[in-house]
Amino acid sequence: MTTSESNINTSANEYPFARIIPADMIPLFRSLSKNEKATLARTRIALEFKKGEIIHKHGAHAANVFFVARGVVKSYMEISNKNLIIGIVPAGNFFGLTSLSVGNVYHYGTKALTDSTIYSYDIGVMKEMMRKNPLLATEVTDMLNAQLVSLYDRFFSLTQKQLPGRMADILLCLSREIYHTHNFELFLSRKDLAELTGISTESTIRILKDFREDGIIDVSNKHLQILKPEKLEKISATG
Amino acid sequence: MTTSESNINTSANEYPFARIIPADMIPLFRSLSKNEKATLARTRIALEFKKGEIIHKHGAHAANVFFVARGVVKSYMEISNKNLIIGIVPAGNFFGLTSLSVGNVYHYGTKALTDSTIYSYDIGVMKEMMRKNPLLATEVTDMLNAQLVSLYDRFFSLTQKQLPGRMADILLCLSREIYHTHNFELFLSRKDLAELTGISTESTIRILKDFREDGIIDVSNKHLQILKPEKLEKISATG
DNA sequence: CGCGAGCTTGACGTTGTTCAACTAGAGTGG
DNA sequence: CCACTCTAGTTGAACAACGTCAAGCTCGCG
Repeated sequence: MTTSESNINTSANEYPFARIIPADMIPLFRSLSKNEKATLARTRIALEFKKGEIIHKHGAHAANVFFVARGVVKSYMEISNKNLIIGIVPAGNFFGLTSLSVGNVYHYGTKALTDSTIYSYDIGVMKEMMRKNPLLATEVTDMLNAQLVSLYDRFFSLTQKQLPGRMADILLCLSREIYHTHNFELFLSRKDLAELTGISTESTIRILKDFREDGIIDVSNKHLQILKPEKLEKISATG
Repeated sequence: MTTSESNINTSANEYPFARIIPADMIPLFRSLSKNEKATLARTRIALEFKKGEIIHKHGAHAANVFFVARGVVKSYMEISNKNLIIGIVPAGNFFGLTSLSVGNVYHYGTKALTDSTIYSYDIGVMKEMMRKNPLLATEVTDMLNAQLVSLYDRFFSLTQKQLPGRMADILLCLSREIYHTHNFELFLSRKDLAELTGISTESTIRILKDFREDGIIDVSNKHLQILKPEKLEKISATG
């Protein structure tokens, strides 16, 4: 049943993010005591989501912090027909951390991009542990800072660059930070790509077409291969 | 020597953010022990900046966290002639916190918008204190989260709304979060406003003119008064 | 075999930037 | 005290970049 191409990757994880990360293997929690880990395990809930299902809504009461154990998830804002994807969260990362502080409401919605397994943690338990365990608090700080910094860069990209530059940025980002290869199956629709880059769906398609015609990428349906990363870099730089 | 107008505000603080906040009055540090406070005081440096002076450069080695004790400051990114103001930091707030985590380089530059007094703290000392004092770490988390959330909103505004909507957003934000009044003296040039909203300077001027002609605001030079906040709200909502 | 969602294309209109010119006010040096 | 310059602000006209609309296409799926 395997195609000739799949022979290159013979192992089981043909599809990335498909393996479930065990709850006791999450780096953030390694500094916890046995007792704390037990508390965490008791209050943890594992949830299954199908592709396209909503995990939590924008504006809903925020009672949990989430960890993506399997699959990929998107955070997004949807206001009067305008959609913006705030972030792509692949397996191995937390989301919903902002609800640890500001108000008691989620500031964005989250939806599964692929079938996913999500661990849900009680916000009170997390807060309490942060209060007792400075290492945990520091690591949460680090995660938030990483989010802030990458948001700054995207902020600049989306507000200061023209469409090709933005598209180049997002393709490079997907390749580098999410897939770790130049050759991958997109879990994003054209509309998702549009909402990530702040471009209309039609323009998104046109730019991908331009890139293809210039031999920079190879796209067909959901398959995407970056042929000339250095050209994308240049397009990203010139805006 | 006082003009008739200045009689309205007879007290010393005609100009907001002009009073220096004492170093031992910073809320973030109230949970520290006497010893810790002494260490902090020993390693703290107070710096004076004139309007327009650079406090730290984008990409510079990050060795400090800063607190605005007096004045107002802007964080900005400047890449190949494209400028974007990331945030306005009025007296009473920290900046440079991202350098507590990600790499050892500032991810943006900072410049004084008015004459300012800045306290500079050693990053190593801060990190060490966070490691020992969970309450401090938690409060830093809260500050970062607040930044993230407000950045999400600006992100949406700048990428999804048309120019009038963006301008309305920034005027409302300045009025509500910075000046706490509808009637104020701008410390921002038209160019600054442009770089805050991601609009060209010329368009910025034209939109302000439109708002004035519609009786929504009153602007002359640096003075700005919001006459019809409800109209700005509506413009903000319709995009 | 037909249906529908996602995708694609072209034509058109709008929005917003760019360019160039002009003005006003704030120093600065003679 | 006055010309001189320099910067910030302002205006108009031309142009480019994108979004919108409307139509057709394709592929997976029942």
